[in-house]
Amino acid sequence: MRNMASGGMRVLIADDHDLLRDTLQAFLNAEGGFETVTVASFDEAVERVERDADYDLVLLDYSMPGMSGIEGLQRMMEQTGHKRVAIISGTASREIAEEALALGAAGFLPKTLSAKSLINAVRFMAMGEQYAPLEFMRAAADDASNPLADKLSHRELQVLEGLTQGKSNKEIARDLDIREPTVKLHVKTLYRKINASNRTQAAMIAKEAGLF
Amino acid sequence: MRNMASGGMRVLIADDHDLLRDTLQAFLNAEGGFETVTVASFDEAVERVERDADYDLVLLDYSMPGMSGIEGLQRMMEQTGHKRVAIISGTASREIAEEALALGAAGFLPKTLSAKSLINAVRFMAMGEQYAPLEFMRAAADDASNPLADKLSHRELQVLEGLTQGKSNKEIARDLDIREPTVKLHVKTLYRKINASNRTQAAMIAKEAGLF
DNA sequence: GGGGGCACTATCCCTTAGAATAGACACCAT
DNA sequence: ATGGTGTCTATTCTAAGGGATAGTGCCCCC
Repeated sequence: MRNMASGGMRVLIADDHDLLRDTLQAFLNAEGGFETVTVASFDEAVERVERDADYDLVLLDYSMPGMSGIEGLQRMMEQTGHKRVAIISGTASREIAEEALALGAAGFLPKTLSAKSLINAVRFMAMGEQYAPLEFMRAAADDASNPLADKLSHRELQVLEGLTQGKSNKEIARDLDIREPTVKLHVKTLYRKINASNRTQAAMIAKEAGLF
Repeated sequence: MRNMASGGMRVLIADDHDLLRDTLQAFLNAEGGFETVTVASFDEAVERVERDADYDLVLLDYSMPGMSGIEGLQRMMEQTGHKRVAIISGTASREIAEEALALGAAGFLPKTLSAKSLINAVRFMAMGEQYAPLEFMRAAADDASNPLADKLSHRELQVLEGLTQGKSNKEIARDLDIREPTVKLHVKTLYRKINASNRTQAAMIAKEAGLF
């Protein structure tokens, strides 16, 4: 069990962004004591893994030549026989991260991570653990500032909340102490704003956006 | 930055379960190269932290004498001035874990973790990262086997899926190539089974159950 | 200081949803 | 073979949803 430090840990970095690839390599070599190999495309990564198979960790950029998202991750994981494969991305969403992790990826690294955290994460993953930045995973989960919420007025949000609870316009009107026709109007304008065509769709959209 | 290995990392373990506390200490000392101090209650933990303040990590059992759940976590975090505090628990739910992490806990360690993962996690947290076992966090999240789906017939499930998409009975009828009154019947019986009183509620219930 | 936008109220009119009920057919198991 | 279940069809009736349109008061910004 070679885990006391990172000596001898071999990491393959596959990213088409030269600057990021080089700085990442430099950091991992200097600060983390890793042996690193870098390539700039998915196909090169596959080649490298086929040639010398003893990598402790493979970092794949989510959007790079030859890498078709989650599918690329799966191909690499199959090709390397359950070797530790992690996704690194500057743009991918929380959903993609969760999908990757559910498929058994070693981890998900947003490019917003600090160098220090990144090294810690890489070492953590190289030791066989699964990593994801919790703030990132939580971020889109609760998501206080929904793009949706901004588009709606206070009243419309209240009405929308009623919709998500399966209430009738009459009930909503009673709860908010306004008349039912007013609720109807809010409902209608709210449909337009969030692009729904009936209350169920509106409720589902609100739900998907993580509202309420 | 003393992070190459775990040498000198000081960990305070607070758990009233003797066996677990001792084995944990032994593991962390032997395998992880940590200096550990152990106590058996929350109050003792507070005392220790006040006396010698230079712990890299404090592990608090979620249910131990003097520790009142999340509140205990908060008190310890205040008392130690943003020192790294993690929760360790054999029983706590995912919700509790999420709450602790949202409050800025260093991590959440279920007692089902392997010794190896536990050491990795402790080292990871001692370096300032936030840890939680992703499988554990996901476990209660998706909830693959829905009790809901079993209660409904195939047709009713198809109709329910239509509801979640905000479709009208007429649209659902067209999609399934049956008459609208039939759809209405399925809708109604489905309401009874899942305890909904209108289509929006039914859609929300299906959504919450993770269906579709 | 006068638009312009927003929240609210309102009415008309049509469509859709939902409850109640009832009958027919197929399948499976006791 | 009989009864239960699931599926489909159907009719009638009431309640609710949703579109269109119109008017009032408020506040903010130019």
